[in-house]
Amino acid sequence: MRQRPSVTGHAANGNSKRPPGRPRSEHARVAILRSTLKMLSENGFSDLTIEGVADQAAVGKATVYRWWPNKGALIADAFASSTVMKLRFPNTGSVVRDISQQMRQLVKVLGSPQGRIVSAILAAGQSDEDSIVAFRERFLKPRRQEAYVTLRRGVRRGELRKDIDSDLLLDSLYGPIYMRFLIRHDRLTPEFVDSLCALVLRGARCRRKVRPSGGSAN
Amino acid sequence: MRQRPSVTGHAANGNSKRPPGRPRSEHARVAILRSTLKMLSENGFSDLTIEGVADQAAVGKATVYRWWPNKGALIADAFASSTVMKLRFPNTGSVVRDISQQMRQLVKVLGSPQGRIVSAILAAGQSDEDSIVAFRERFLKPRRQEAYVTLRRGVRRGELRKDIDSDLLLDSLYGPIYMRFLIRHDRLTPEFVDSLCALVLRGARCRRKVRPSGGSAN
Amino acid sequence: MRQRPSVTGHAANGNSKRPPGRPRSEHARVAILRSTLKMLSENGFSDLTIEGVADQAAVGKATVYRWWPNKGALIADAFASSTVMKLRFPNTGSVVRDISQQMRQLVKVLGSPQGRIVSAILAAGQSDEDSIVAFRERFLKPRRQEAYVTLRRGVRRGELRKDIDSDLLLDSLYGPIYMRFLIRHDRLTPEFVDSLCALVLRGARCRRKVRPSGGSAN
Amino acid sequence: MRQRPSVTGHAANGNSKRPPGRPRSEHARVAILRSTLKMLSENGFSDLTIEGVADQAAVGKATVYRWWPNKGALIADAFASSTVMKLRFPNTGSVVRDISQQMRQLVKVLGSPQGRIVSAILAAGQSDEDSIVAFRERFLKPRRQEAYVTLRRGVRRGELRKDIDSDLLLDSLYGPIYMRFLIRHDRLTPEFVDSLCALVLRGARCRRKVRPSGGSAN
DNA sequence: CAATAATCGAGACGGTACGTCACGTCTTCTT
DNA sequence: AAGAAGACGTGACGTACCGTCTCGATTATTG
Repeated sequence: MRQRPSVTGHAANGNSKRPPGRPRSEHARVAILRSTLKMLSENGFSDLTIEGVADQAAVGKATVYRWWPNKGALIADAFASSTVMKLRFPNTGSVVRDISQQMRQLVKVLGSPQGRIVSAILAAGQSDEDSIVAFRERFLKPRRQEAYVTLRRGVRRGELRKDIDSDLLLDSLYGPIYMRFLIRHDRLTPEFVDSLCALVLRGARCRRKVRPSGGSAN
Repeated sequence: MRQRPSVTGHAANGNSKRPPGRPRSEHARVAILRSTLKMLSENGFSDLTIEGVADQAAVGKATVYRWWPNKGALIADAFASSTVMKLRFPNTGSVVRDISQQMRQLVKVLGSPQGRIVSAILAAGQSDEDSIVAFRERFLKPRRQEAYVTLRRGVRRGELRKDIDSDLLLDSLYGPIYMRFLIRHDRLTPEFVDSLCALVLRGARCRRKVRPSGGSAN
Repeated sequence: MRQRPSVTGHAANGNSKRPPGRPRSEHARVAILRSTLKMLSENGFSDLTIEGVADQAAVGKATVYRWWPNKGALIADAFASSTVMKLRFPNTGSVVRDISQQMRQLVKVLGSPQGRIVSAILAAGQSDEDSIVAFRERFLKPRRQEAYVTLRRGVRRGELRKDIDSDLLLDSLYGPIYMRFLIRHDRLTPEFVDSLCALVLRGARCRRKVRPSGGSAN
Repeated sequence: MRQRPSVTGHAANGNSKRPPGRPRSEHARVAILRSTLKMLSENGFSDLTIEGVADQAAVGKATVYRWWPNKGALIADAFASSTVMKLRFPNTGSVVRDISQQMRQLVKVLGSPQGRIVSAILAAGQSDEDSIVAFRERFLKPRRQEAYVTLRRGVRRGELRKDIDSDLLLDSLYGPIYMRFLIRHDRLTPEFVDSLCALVLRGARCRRKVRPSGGSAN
């Protein structure tokens, strides 16, 4: 059984000895991932075919199968390699504003062609474990780590209660966005983001001595 | 061009005259929808084949295609015909309790084999409009209507603010559930439901004189 | 089991009592046979479908199946009802001329759209007994009977040998025509007919005193 | 656009360079043609299905379609590859005997299971050009070439007239055989062959000084 | 005139084969 | 050893007809 390829493709192990034979073509790897993303954003998950990816990447079909065991793994890696989503949390001095600004970025991305990719990987994830794992590990978790920091900042500043459950709070903030994104029963506007932030964070802030500087903006 | 079949199959038009030719087989219709649901709950969306459905329903493949133009429409109708999800809102005297009880039912269903069907139709909906429309119209909207009533009850009783945005509030309540259900980054427990309810509804309740009887449960 | 329909459709039996129930629609019968012939001459045997015939005849599919047990029987009856082929033998005083004139008519018919029908029924006859029987009984035999008479006339007049084998002679005359018609390796011209006649009948005429008046034509 | 496969499969072009990719499976090619012939001889043309051929050959259906665009082309190639029909002309010193011996072989073959194949390809040829072309090129023409030689021998020996039209003569000889074979209105016996030969060749031999050595045999 | 009976059109039914497409594997030659 | 090319067996796709069936409507004879 072959090892799953790392995203970078770099040999990270201490053994610097390169294996014999022709080395793996970096060009092919990149072309495959790029055409996967392209096709995902154009036609969604159900129309993505390995054959199409290989053709578009001008690559042998077997080269794809050699490195990715199935469609889910390919999508997962393609998504992971997608550097487009750099949704950072600012530090404005107000948790509400920090978070709502990042959420506005997120909904903008979800509304762009990139959103098709997110929708595709989540759809794929319903029948393919690799896909959903990739989404969680590559996309969700890193942002969560940043979010934790932001929340802690808020707690430290007295904007949020000390006993807050971060995961619950973050799911309450982002769940509605994903729900509207996937079910499409209502619009995903910046105003929605602000109202959502205000509603949820009101339930999380300290009872007394509350002093949110930019509270009126939300 | 043929009409898409209504879910009920009843001729809703005023013209009670039956069209010429052999009438549609109710038996076949039901068998197809039932085997669709069965296969969806067993193997998920990606393993569902029209051929398999037809075989299992002991029906000609053409009979499926005669009435459903594609897999999405079939899944949509099958899901719509699935009466399993009753999920009623009780009237306990407390909005928090009414809603949290219904949400507990929902997470229980999502965790059961029925959940596979929901997950499948949402996955399908990412590339097939029919599927997601069916989910919204057949499943989401009816429950929303009930939820509106429940919320209004809470407003009338002074448990919720008057100026509350119902859709925002309901998305804030149910979004986190769908998020955990689809992304599976965390467990969907009754305790989560309760905490979620408490957090979100705290942001929606009246500032003063608040004295919900079941408040301690959250 | 139902009776095969007679070609005419008339109740030829002595019992003049009409059976109860709605009588068979003569209009439908004719329309079916006509559209069968039309489709045969347009698209050949392999593209003939009962469904197509029924549609073109504006007739229910079951009406076709009620009266003809299979495609072969339908083609056979359609061919039999085709009154187009009245290839008569003249009586010019010369066997050679009598026969060659009839053969010229035949090749003309075979080259016309009617020829497609002949080709179709012969093709069908290779896998369907009914078709080939119909061709023999309805088409070949009646003409053979006339040909026998013509040949006998020639024998009586001393143009042909007394011990001639009529069937052998007629097959020798017509076989080459059917061969060229079906295999299409060479052209079916009137000149070919004349040369063929001359060649074969030279082998069949009396040794001496032979003096066919139209011999120079060959 | 893909090239129609040559019967031999050899690359006849000067470019000896093999094309890239996995080479065509000779095993599959042979198995397909063999099972085509088998099914043709067993069930005739109308019962031949590509699916059946592929199954019997233990081959993917797509492999059949990859190389043969339709049923006609498949039958044509299968027939062409059928080496069974050698049917050589002997050189006995007498044209009549040479030809009648070959014709006896032919009628024997037509009466055997192999005959079903001939009948099938001629039937197919009535609606499919490929089939009839294959029959002419692969079967008829090669034998005609030999027949020409045999006839010329007869002319040289003075058994046949110098001005004989070879094609006319050969059609006159073989046409009746094909006619009886396809229409089945009379038996195809060796005696028939002899009489036929005698009748037709009598019309083709020289007037005077005729003294065919083996004439008594006919 | 009503009842009976067989036909008609229409068209849905369970099937089978069609010809296409993508799957994931393989076999070749080239790099 | 990896690459591209592309054929392979497999199996689902969606379509077209098969021959059968159920309808309501029609058209005759019989009571």
